[in-house]
Amino acid sequence: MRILIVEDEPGIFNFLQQGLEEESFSVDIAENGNAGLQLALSGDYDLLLLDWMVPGMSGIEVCRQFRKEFSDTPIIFLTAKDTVDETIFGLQSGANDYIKKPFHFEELLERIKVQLRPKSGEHSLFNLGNITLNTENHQVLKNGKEINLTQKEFALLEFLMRNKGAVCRRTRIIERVWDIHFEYNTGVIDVYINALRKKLQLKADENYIQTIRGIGYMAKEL
Amino acid sequence: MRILIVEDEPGIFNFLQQGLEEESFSVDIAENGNAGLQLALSGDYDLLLLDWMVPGMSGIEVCRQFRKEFSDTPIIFLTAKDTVDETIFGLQSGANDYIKKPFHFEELLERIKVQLRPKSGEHSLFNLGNITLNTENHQVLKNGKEINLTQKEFALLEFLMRNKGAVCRRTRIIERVWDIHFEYNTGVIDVYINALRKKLQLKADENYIQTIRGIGYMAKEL
DNA sequence: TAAATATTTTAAGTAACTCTTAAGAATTGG
DNA sequence: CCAATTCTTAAGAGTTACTTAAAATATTTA
Repeated sequence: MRILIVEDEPGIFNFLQQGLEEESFSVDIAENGNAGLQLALSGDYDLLLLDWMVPGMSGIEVCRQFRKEFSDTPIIFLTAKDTVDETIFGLQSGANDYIKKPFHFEELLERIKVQLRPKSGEHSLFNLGNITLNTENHQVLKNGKEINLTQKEFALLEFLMRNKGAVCRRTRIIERVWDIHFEYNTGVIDVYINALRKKLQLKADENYIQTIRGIGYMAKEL
Repeated sequence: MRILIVEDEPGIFNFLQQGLEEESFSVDIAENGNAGLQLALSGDYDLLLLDWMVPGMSGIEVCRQFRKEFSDTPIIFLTAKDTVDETIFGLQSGANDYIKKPFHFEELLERIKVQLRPKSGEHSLFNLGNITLNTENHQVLKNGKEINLTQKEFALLEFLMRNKGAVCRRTRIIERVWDIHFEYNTGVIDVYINALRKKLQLKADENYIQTIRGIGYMAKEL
């Protein structure tokens, strides 16, 4: 994955370059707006990190021009400005996200991953003990034998397996799997967890879907 | 971290409360502006979530009044209104950020963390001797082996470890972990300290949780 | 289109676990 | 040694999750 950083402060872009390269991204730097746009228009990049204020053409202008040619490449603004109208202005000019300076690198990384996720296809195969989940063809196997899951069951299992080893909080599950953003007072999750465990025939010694009482659930290798 | 939500729709505040509590925030609700302001002025909160439109005093008014007394506590508006001038109006009345309804819980969470970050240092990993506590996925390890704690046990250990090396007074513990703000006269803390020591299998030479007689407890490296 | 089938959600009883209380035992400090 | 404090245990209350069945939706088939 290739990332273009348009930023004039060496302190910042060196820091970013090093960090992103350690995450095995390929990083290029442009130190002013014009150079940035030119590089960006080469179409070689999967994501743009634009500083709001760079010498020459401003980050916003780079964003606008670039969007005329490439409508899909995600753009994230780095900005010291934090008033809402400027942010909205930025997003209206075609950015996908913005992050205020000073920021934590971890957060930036997270946002970059969010932007790249849909395009990169990611992995389509996930494993959990003797269970395999294939998002490509929507198949779940246990010990090589196909398990027939409904859509919601599959979506829930996929979410858990994508986050293997991490606690999946109920709120997050209801948002990501059910797309419900308010009004959560239902036991659907419990019912579906139950269905999954049953269909996967998890025995006492195959506790791959653990309950974290009061919090949520976790897919975990044993 | 304590958060006050001023919001009148149960669907929304229940959802928020649950989600934030899963993220180990301590949450209080006020269902109208006046009650909200009164609670807010107690100074017990680290962050305010204000609905733009609530019965009684409006969110904006709450914000204004509150700012007179507390200039540092971050305020985030929840609002259905999305026109820029109204937003600016909100920010001028002293808010730090705003988020449009309907929003994704994770975005709100992210914004809350951004606001709290400068103050909270924002660590999710804590160490104490051979014990590691991870607030992110609610896990405690001792020598790499998972220790299964209940919510309260976890909350207590987290509080002690966040304050490693400092004496935690019983009254403070009962306030922060149990959320009891009036006179306490109970032995819960003792019971839970006992449970922790037992579950963590602290041996004679692993006195990581020390008793400060007459005062409280202290997590301490040896 | 209607009937049949499958999926999703709700609801309610039950089971399992967590929290709190209380009381006696043990320990500490004066 | 005595009084105060803390430790330990166990039991009842309270909460959360599990399970099942039935109702509501959606999808497929005739």
